[in-house]
Amino acid sequence: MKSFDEKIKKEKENGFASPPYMKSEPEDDFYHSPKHERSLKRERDDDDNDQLYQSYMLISVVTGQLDVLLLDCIFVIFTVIMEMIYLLDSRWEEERYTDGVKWKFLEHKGPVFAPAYEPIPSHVKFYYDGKHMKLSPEAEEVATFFAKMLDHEYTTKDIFRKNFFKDWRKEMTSEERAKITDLKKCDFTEMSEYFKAQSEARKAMSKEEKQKIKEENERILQQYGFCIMDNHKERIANFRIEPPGLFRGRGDHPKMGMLKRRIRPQDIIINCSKDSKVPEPPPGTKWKEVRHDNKVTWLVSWTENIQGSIKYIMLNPSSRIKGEKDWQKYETARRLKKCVDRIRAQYREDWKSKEMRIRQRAVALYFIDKLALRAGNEKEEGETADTVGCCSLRVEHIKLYPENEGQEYVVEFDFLGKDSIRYYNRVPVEKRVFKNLQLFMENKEPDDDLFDRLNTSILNKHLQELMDGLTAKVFRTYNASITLQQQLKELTTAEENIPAKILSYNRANRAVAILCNHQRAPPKTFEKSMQNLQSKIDAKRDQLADAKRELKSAKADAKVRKDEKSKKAVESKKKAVQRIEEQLMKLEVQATDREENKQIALGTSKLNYLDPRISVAWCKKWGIPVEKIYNKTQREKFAWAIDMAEEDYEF
DNA sequence: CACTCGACTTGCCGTGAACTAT
DNA sequence: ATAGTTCACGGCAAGTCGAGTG
Repeated sequence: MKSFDEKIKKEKENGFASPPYMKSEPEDDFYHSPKHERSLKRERDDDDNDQLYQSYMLISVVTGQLDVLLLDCIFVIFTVIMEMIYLLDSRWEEERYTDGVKWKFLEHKGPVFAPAYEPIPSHVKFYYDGKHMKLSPEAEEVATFFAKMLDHEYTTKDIFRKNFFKDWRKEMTSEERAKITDLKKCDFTEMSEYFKAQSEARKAMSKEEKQKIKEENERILQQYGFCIMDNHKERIANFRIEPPGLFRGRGDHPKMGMLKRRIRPQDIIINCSKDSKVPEPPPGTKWKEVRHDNKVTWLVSWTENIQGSIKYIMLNPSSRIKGEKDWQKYETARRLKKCVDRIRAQYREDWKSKEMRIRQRAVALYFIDKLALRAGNEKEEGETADTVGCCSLRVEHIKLYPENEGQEYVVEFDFLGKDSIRYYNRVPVEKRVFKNLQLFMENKEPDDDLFDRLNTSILNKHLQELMDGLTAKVFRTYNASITLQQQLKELTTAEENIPAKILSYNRANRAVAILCNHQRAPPKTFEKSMQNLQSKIDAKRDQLADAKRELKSAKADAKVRKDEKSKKAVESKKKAVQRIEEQLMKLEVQATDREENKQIALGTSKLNYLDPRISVAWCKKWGIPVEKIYNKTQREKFAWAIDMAEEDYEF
């Protein structure tokens, strides 16, 4: 008899047992469409069957010697009973999709903890003020965190050093604390060298050793990397607890260098269902708490000590629960598409309002819509880097030019956004917007809020009234997806070959990334790899010239000789030229693509903003294999879309 | 309302595995 | 087979947004 695990494995191979989001047709409201009801019913049946299957297995264990025919009879009777129970239990579906219930059954093995600290060998010494000093294990561990970062520029920054030293001293014994009073007198170089040597050694490991580590990782993955949620075996995203270390934050972070504490079992909250096998804490330890909250999706949580925020272990994007949410996000954006004209007309009207708060709201919304700015929640000063979004823009972040380079009413934006990425843009705006901005800035200091009568909560409440489920970030999703669709339409030409079409796709993707300001640091090896590519192109050009010469002489030869053999030679030379031309074009396309991509990150928009059905439909329409657009993980994440979208899908 | 907290999405980057050229 | 290069993947910080509280 098949085990439950085997059944799950098979199910994974065959894809999901018809989750509700599979196989849609473009209906306005798929959630409540008859088709959806049908697929829900289908899934319900599958679930019930799974439950039946487990009961069936149980019985078969108890009555192992009974013959199969009898068991089949029991199975049939069970099916009938379950069907009746299902008919009576009309709340089943409601509970799953409303009231915030996220699952009915959840079982997992808990987190994998960071490996314990391994003291460094005694010959690796730490010096204070030139003298060797043996540190206590606690102080030593924190010292190694610093030693490992010695090559980074930020260990020279005052804030980093100050924060680190303060937290380090907390870990010291009182004797150490009395002695070590100045970070400048600390010499970590031997430690640093030791870790460099260690990482070299790791690289130089033999194949067998590497293989062994790989197998061990795979074993841990198999044991801890999956959970069972409502009869589906699902991949967990981050089942490993973050190891201790020094916090580095992004940009100019006031907390950089602080010690990120080691997480212990007594810090961990486990979430699972009551009827599941509760994960065991490591021997001799206890969990902080075990709870059974099916209104949330996380399996494990703990409080992190830098910001005091909660961290979670959740499921992989390929899971039902994430996929469904993702799909829902794009459906909301599609609903916005239907009423965006009305909303735009509305905010343009609101620019004229006599109420300041309404005009501010309308101008902010215009920026969010036109420039794809983020909402911009207020942040606690001194707790994080100073970054802003739309609602938290300050006067110092924009400049107004009544005229600039031949354009009227130009606004210049210059601020640090999420992750301290700079947003710089000059845009001409409507005269009314411009006049309003002038008013908003009147009698204000540079560090005053531009929209002093507005915050994200007010804005989102307003948006909620305009459309159910509408928030500021829906505009980003909507504008990103609609831009991709429109760009794909514009850039793709039927005659092009596949590499050229993919270049078009990347260009459309790039337009979105630029809109959303998704930047990246140019890769460290960019210049070199560009040169390499260029020399390949040059070599290919030479090769082409040679091939053409050969073709020419072959033709001349054929003219003189007029025999079969020389004709054939001409043909084969022609083919060679063609092949080389194609290769050359492919390389050139690659070079263009890479150059244009130097400072732009495509990944974020692809993963978070572009309705995958647009891409899938485009692939189907032009006969491009989806693998050219989405890699394996991406295909897993977007399984729902790949299954759903036909070539005529419209966002 | 303002403020905080909790849950969840979004975002950039470094590492190491996989691939390619030599 | 090895070295160099590319790319996928995971890590984890930093956002968004809604709910609860006083």
